Amino acid sequence: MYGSANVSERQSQAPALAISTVIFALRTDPSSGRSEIWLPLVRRIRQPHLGKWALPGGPLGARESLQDAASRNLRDTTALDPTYLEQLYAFGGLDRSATQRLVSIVYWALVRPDQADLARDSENVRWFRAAEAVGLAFDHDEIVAYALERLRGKVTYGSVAYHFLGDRFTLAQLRGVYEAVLGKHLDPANFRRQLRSAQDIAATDEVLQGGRNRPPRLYRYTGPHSGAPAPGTSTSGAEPPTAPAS
Amino acid sequence: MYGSANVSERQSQAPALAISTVIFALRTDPSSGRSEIWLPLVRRIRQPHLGKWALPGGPLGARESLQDAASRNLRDTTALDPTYLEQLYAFGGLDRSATQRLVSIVYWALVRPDQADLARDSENVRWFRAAEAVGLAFDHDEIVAYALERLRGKVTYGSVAYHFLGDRFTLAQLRGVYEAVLGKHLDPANFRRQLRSAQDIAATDEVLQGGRNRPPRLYRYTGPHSGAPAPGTSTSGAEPPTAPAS
DNA sequence: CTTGTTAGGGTCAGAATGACTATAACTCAC
DNA sequence: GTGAGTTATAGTCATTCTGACCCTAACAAG
Repeated sequence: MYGSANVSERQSQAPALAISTVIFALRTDPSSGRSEIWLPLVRRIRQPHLGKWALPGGPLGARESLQDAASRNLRDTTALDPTYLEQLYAFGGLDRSATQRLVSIVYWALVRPDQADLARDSENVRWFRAAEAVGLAFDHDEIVAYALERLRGKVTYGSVAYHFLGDRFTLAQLRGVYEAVLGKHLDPANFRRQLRSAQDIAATDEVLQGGRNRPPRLYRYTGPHSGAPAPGTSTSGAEPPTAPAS
Repeated sequence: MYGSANVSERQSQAPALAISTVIFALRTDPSSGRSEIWLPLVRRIRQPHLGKWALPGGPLGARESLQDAASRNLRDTTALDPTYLEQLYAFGGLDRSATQRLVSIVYWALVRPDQADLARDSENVRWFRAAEAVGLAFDHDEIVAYALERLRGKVTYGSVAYHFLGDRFTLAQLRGVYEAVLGKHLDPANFRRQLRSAQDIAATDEVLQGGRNRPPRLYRYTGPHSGAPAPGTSTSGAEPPTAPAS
């Protein structure tokens, strides 16, 4: 039933199960002032792929849910709490690791820029521009590319962009997120019009002082905050995914 | 954090890994003529949940990819090949199974109605209306509900409905799929207009004879056929997911 | 007070959408 | 064979959404 393959060669043990996490944060380029997507990677300190950069991850603890394990990845590498955490995909190809059969359940997370600035680089943890994160260990190049694709999808459908920002933000900052994620320029006026009709965003009565131009109004996100779209199983907040697209 | 349960009893071994598959097929109600979504379930022949109905599934073979394992589930329970197969979600809650820690990577599949009619029920395999598939073993109720939600999402975004049908189909049949999945009536004229501007559907020069009304034209699906949106890893056809919304 | 720059309001044409009407082409009852 | 019933298919019309564009408001810097 398992085909003609000779099974005795490989370890016929159960495949190893690991949790990895793609952590996206926003950073502002000091020179251009544009927002960019960054992510932290950890250096491999053992074989295989020793010395290469890889997504933070590790085995699944016997007493933690998948999401808790991803959360722990996030804390361990960046000392941050996620503002957004969602399952990305389960990767289980036969040739992912040369040494053993490995199935990785990958999560992706968003953190706020103010938090990301706190998380300093260390010897074995470094932040990379998402576009420049290539040559990673295992199949992590593909995983990052897929996570970016999912991020673009979620942003265009319009639910997660807020989670990159603090609790008060200007529309220009929010537009910067969209432009960084989608990689294209957006018309400020049309962008404003669309977001005025959006559900989970509300204008405050404050403005941002201190800039050199007209002070922009500050807005607030009113939707589900640590939103993690996941079917019921998990112990933490279970909330049906806001479906359409994907 | 883990509640009042006595945890020391649990096996602290690595979690068991299983693959399950939600298989959707279309059936036409003989009386009303309307299309409905059905799925096959298998009866549990061992503890836990002995005697209850459950999603087809089983352990992951050491030498098969995740997708291959899901394909095998499909063949074993229905003797069918999938026209569409995609990963749904990885479920890993702590309390999914009373006897052991169990992580299930769930796939969902679409099969054609002509094929589904061939797959007869047996003692331990029975087809259920999707809406009536409740009271299942484990957390499979939630999994089915989530799969239906994903199905609705994919249909509205408009890529998978064809996979329910044969290689030639009328627009009325296709509309029946949409109506069965979305659970609402669609205007035939507007539906036609939208699909004429759709990419991967083309009119043939044939019409369907034998009905009692004006013979409808037959259409053909020209897009990616055994489409399985999955990031690069898998050994089989890797094709980027058509993003938005998932 | 002038200039440069961004915030924020508006207009206008084209595209997409939903509700609806009209005609075509077939079967069936009689 | 003729009319009734039913579905296929085309078209119309008002509303909404979208992208491109313009204009004024409000600030800082010189």
